[in-house]
Amino acid sequence: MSEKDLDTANKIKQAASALFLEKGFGRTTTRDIASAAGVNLALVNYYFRSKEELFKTIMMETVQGFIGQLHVLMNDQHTFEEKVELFVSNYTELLKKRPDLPIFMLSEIRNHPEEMAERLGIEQIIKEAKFFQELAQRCPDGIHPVHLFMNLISMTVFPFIGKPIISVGAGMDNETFILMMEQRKQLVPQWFLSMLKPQTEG
Amino acid sequence: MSEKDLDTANKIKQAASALFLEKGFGRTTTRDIASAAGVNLALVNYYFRSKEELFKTIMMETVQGFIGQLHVLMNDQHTFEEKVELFVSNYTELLKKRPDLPIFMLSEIRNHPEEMAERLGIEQIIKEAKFFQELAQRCPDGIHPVHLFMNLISMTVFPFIGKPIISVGAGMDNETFILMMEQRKQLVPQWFLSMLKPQTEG
DNA sequence: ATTTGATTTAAACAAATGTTTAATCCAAAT
DNA sequence: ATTTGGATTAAACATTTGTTTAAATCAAAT
Repeated sequence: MSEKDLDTANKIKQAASALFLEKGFGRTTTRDIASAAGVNLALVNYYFRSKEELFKTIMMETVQGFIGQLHVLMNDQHTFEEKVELFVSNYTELLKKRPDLPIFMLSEIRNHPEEMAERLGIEQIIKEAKFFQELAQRCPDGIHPVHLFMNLISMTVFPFIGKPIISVGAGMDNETFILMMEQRKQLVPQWFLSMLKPQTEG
Repeated sequence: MSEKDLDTANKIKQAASALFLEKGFGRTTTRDIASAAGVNLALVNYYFRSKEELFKTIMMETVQGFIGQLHVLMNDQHTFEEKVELFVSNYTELLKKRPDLPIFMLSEIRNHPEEMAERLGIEQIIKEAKFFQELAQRCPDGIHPVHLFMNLISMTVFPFIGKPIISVGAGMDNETFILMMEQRKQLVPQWFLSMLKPQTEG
């Protein structure tokens, strides 16, 4: 259904995206891509100038979409607490569907760090976001707001990245893992918000 | 100094390790490796049967060492609070020196998930660790200890993984980033331990 | 019906790459 | 001094892989 009515360029992009995600750039061949897309090999270079260019296109759109969610979320009409909950649950849902996304993005991003950052304009997105102003206000003295933002991202995203080690180490099956991620939709915001309360020094 | 007195096999392993870490398996060529090690191309296949085998060897030793630290740490004679602090500061120091390690391990681990896990015996290491027994005892009702362990790893490791995005997004240079990681040696244990205290619901 | 231009195909090309071979070197043992 | 066996080298081999070419196909416009 949804594959057949795509035009050729999109069939290639979709197939390539899946393969890049699964095996990375270096281990994916143009013949793999053409085969998976069900199109002639030459069409990969016909529609996208090269494998590298195809990769850049896909990477850009992927990261764009990933950050885009953030942009909207951070500026809309919810309370601070709601924003936190939405952040965690939105990204948890996304990562449940596409658990390979973070590693793919982060592992390949190092090859074009400055270029990537510039094109995406992450700096503006983050600095202009209301969420950060609100976070900075509520932040305990002496603790940089970025610390807390790191914690929020870390606790939300890392379990998916570390799943192969953690879940095996803890001896849990996939079902149990997903269940825990569901629990974390509530737990992570609680932990995060408690970090904003003045600590009882120990 | 330290490079010249290595025997050939170790020169190859060391060079290959750096290259795999930097560019991944697919983008690293055997000629790159031989050249970086300063040895003849054929010696790569002479000492290690193939590029794949060389990779597996390096990967296994790397992960082994990474987990090994954990094993010692988790069972020695420190108090629970000390173990937490040691966990964070040890891995922070390690990641300051080798920030590419987590992505390398995690991105390539998916290709051999079951085999990897079995050989490492992560399951035993984790389950037998005193740290986990202590953690389970102190864990608030209804919250699985693995949740909290995830948080500890996440807050310690993820900032290094996400550095390319986070530090650019926040507009900070490398020096500032390292400074923050130093701060986190104290902060992460505080946050982590506060998660063990009964929450004031709200 | 013809033309036009984009799309698709099979085939080939050129370079890169993992691997092997056969000869050479070299140090230790006899 | 000779021998022996591992270590090293230059060269070649066989595939793989990204890319290109030139012909064929097809749909829309004239």
